[in-house]
Amino acid sequence: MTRNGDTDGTLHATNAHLRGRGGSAPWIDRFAGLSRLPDDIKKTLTDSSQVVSVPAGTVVFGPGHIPDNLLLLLEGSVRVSQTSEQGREIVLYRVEAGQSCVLTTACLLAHEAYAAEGIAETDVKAVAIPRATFDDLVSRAPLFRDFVFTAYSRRITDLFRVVDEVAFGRIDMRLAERLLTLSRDGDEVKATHQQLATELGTAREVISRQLQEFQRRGWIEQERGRILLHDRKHLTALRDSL
Amino acid sequence: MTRNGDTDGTLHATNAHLRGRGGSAPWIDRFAGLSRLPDDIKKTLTDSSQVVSVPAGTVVFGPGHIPDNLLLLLEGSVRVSQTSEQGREIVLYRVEAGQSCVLTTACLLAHEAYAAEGIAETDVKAVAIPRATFDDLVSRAPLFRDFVFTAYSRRITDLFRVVDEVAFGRIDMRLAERLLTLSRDGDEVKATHQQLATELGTAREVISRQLQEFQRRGWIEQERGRILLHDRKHLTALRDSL
DNA sequence: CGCGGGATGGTGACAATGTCACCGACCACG
DNA sequence: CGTGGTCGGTGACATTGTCACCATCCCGCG
Repeated sequence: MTRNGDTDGTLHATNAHLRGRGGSAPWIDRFAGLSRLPDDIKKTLTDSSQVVSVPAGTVVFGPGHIPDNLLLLLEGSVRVSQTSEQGREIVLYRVEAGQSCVLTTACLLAHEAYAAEGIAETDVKAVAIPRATFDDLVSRAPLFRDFVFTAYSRRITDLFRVVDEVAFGRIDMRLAERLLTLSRDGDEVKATHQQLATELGTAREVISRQLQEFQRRGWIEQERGRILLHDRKHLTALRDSL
Repeated sequence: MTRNGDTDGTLHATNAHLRGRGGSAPWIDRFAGLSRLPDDIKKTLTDSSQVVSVPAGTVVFGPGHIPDNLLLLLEGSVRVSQTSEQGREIVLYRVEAGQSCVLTTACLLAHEAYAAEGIAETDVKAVAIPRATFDDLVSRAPLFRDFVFTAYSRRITDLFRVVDEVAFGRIDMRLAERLLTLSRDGDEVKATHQQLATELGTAREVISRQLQEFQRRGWIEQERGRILLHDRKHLTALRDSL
């Protein structure tokens, strides 16, 4: 189940170089919903939050690991996935730079055990807002409130999409979609068949067969732990086919 | 796709008999998270909300039908489901009496088109809180805020469960579970095979075969549009089997 | 260097579920 | 009574998931 070498999950505070550079913190402007906050709110936000660095592989939140901060991602991405009782896993969504990890909030506020866990996929730099500050800001700043609710809304929309795809989607279309998404940079996807299976909540064998079919058609080329996309056009067409 | 006779979805205000009965409205105490609100907050809540009645079949929210109230259900239930592009449908969860329909809030605040829609399954009586009041209360009352976030959290948990079941669950276990849930009162489930298929996001034929198997084992008895549970013990055992 | 041992991927047989086409029984309504 | 629409049953087939097993590759270690 490819659980890569976890650190202990501790957040390392490295706020020194990004805080108190005169005026409001520069990171605020990286969040669309926050840049128009009134200055005093920005100050509260800046003063009582910390910029933290999290190494790749860290469990940001999960069963038995309840965080006490709201995280706003500055760099990197957090993969949120769920593991069934039988040990099978599916990726629900990713939190990217510029987004907030509101599920930690829900976790926080609901005192409920979530089945989902969030893992830093890359080294992550994020702003950590303590619960008290979060509460204060939600109360005082309507714009901050909007920011939070919008973030929630986005996640719920994501979950709707996942339900729809898992319940009604065809595996070849879903795989094509995921390959295209994961190869954002070049035409390369660095992932094992097992990892792709986890992305889609299916079995490795299914992925292997689909990839072979794609290769047979000349759309991709496979290496160990690596896939090269040779024909994004056809993959895109498949993804978008009814 | 069994869309039963919709009214036009208008909310009929029938607040007269449940409002202003001296002191705070009696309905507040039906909501665990609200009963301990300070009196002035309760007053705001009571004064600026309406008790509405919604006939069964009404589309409470959905694509192209964005509500401007947060609904707190007093009686009845709202079924929230999603329809795929190809017209297949799956039930995501239900909002029951004593719960709030927070998705309308997300809808409200996110200005985003949700794929999901909520339909009154029975005649529904609910408290409608206008957006402005909602905003005001979230800002002023920490307990109200908790109430809202807890409600969100519950829905997200529900969605996690749905994803898990759809992705990894076996259809016979899911069907047994649903039959037991839907027969809360007696040992009867009033539903067609098609409706049960929609509950689980699968095809009617699959349900028909499973029900036949259940019947063959003597666990249930079938009539047109109606299923009698004769052996809850075995159904429960199946539901809970690994 | 050679030798495990784990990770990765390939394969065939089979099971479970979904899709399609079609049919007959039932029911509401004129 | 008809008759049209809903409901449920059925067989053939496609897709996806499960299981068992194997070959190859990679990497660390004696």
